[in-house]
Amino acid sequence: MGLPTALVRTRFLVDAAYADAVRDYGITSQQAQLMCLVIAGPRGMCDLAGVLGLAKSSLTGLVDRTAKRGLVHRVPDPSDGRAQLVALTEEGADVAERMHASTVQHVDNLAYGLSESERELLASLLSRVITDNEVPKVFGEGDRAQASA
Amino acid sequence: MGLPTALVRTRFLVDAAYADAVRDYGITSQQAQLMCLVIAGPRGMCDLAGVLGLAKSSLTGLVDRTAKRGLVHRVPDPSDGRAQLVALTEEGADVAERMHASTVQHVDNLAYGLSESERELLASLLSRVITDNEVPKVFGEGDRAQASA
DNA sequence: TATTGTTATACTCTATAACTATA
DNA sequence: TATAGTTATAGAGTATAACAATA
Repeated sequence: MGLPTALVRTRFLVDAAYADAVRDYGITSQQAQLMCLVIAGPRGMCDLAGVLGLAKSSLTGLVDRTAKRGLVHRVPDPSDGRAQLVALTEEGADVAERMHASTVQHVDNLAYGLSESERELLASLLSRVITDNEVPKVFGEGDRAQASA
Repeated sequence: MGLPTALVRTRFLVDAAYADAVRDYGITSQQAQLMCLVIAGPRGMCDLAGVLGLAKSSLTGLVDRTAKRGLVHRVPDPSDGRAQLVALTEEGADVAERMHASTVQHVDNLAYGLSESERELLASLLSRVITDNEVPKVFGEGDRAQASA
């Protein structure tokens, strides 16, 4: 199987595992992705729209729906009167933590057939591709921040 | 970077490249995926819904919209009076062919930083994961069929 | 009775255009 | 004037429930 085919099928596989993992928490993939982006701290709407590749108004709606579930909220940006920052609520921080761990578990299981050294090799090759393409930290490690609820 | 994080970020990267590639043809990722699944020949609605992990009615809508664009059409299943098969139209087969090639190109470019042997290694490791998890052929190589238009 | 598919309805996701408010 | 964000509107994607037709 060629590399492009392998990458596209991997996308399909990981996508399903991701959606499965977060569905247990009653949220959609998009809402989960939004939450992952603000785990490390509040971020502005424009910033988030840029990272997610969404129109501003699309993000407004996504934040609205996620806020309605009590997982995020808007806080005014002290350095810019026009801007709003999106932050996790206390409940959101808790859900994000558990959802992240569950997703790691689900996705990790996909590689059950690989040996430890093969997993490391795969991770390092993918890391190269990710770094080369400057993929934003849409799913991260460490860097939790306090909820500003 | 751990393997789960690398896989989730890869999903994000490939997803964007895939959407980019097919947008040039005026279709959505979902419609492109549907078309890829019937490149090798007509398939039934239930079959497709199962592979895509969609509710039956969701697929009805997806097929409706793709058919409205003239890319697929329904043909009765000769072996089951209840069933409909989804097939590419002539235009759909043409679009699918070009869109597939373009997607391969886009996705292949993501690995520009890897040497030829690294690409082969990455492809083989991902192939193992794909095979282990019995990922359906949502994006394939070879196996073109004639359009039944 | 079970299966295939559609329809009705509702919600989520997304984009474009027009708008408000602040820089 | 440019930027941050929202609102209005429309279309695409998805699910559940009820239904029709065939197996």
